Amino acid sequence: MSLKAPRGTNDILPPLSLKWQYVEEKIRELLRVYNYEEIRTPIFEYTELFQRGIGETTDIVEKEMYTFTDKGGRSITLRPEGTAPVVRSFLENKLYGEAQPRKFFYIGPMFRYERPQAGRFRQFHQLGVEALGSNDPALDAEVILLGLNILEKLGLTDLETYINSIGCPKCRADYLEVLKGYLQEHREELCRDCQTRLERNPLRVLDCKNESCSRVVLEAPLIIDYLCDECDEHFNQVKDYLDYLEVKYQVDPTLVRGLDYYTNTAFEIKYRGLGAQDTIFGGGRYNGLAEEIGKKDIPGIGFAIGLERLMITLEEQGIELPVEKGIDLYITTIGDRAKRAAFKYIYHLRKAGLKTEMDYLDRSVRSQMKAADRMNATYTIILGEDELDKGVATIRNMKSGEEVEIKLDKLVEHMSM
RNA sequence: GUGGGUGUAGCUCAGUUGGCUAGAGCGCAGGAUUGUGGCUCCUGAGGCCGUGGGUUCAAGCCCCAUCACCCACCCCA
Repeated sequence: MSLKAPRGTNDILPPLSLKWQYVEEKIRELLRVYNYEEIRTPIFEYTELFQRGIGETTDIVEKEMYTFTDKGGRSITLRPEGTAPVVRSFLENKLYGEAQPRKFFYIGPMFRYERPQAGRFRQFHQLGVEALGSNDPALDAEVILLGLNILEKLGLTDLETYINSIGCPKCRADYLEVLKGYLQEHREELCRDCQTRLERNPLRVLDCKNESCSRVVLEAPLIIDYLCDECDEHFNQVKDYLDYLEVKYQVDPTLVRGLDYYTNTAFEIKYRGLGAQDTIFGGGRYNGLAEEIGKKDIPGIGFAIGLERLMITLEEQGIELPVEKGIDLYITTIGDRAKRAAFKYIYHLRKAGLKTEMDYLDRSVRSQMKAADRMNATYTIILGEDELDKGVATIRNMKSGEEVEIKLDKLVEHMSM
């Protein structure tokens, strides 16, 4: 028995789990206002969905998926991302038959077989939003705003927003020709990885961090100069909406996404303090995805926030999350009769919404008081034979030390005040 | 998949050139007038020194392998 969680996975224990809850609550509040509704899709899907959706030549599909054959001989994959499943569900349930666009969000674990490092795990959690059924640039802007709003609401600062457009399949094809030509001319200056990328996926050369490659990229033709009229107009409108609301962003012509389904708008929000994995959230438009997996032309846009990275950033920036600690009342008991009585009292107190505890280890009064102190009880009450006989007990305010006599049959009332 | 760093009590760490029953602080449990927390004091529990091999009279210390964690590459959230 190894007693170890698998590599790259984490237990989220209290009090951290309470912080997660708080963050998720805050995010849900905002999603409600933006009118994004929760969708829950399976944790695993048929492997084919991701192969076709994300793209056969992407790193995710080539080497990062948790894929296995189930007992029925089907190839199953633990979801490495949330967009393809949402689009699959949208198509399967024919939600295009309802009023458009539909706006969804999901929160849950994703799985990628990667080497763990700062801000990167094999099981990690994403909050994602997907707006399906409209190609309106206003939605692109809305989604970016929503993401920024979430981070802002949690109190984060010093974030950098980058956007770009990677065009549609038509103009991208033209651009790729030009880019390939250019890179071909500078082939010797590229790193070995990039020389192979040149053939398979030249766009990736653009965000190579190799020094020599970066120099080549500086002079490289840019996709935004090769966008077709339609894509150019789309991108301009997105920027216009963002400018209109005075959102600060930078156009980064080298921003490309690693998943095949992206078209037009692509964006990332980064926090420099995160280390090498500094993207808190990223996303973009994926107008070709529904066609790819379901032969339906349905546009979509969305993003995903890495919740672990979000939590790390909150920690980095010293943001205190107001998580509840402590309990309302601890009942100290002496003897079996008192224990039984206390058991009944906490039942009624809890029904009245009061966070209440008692001793389960038959400890001394002293130890019970210590326990009450350690669990940050606001009040304690001591229950012994005397109190039960008289029906009166002393309730102690643990902060002030002040004690008040109350009737036991009025305990719930007293505590509810 | 590649490279660098790390692995000793629940936590943070100490552990001399390999040599007696492996230590500290914090935390945890109990107690310090018999029914009252925080401060103080006392006592106690808890370690196959990541795991498996090897070298040696002797290994927490040396060698090899392996696993995990951290960091970077790659890629991404």
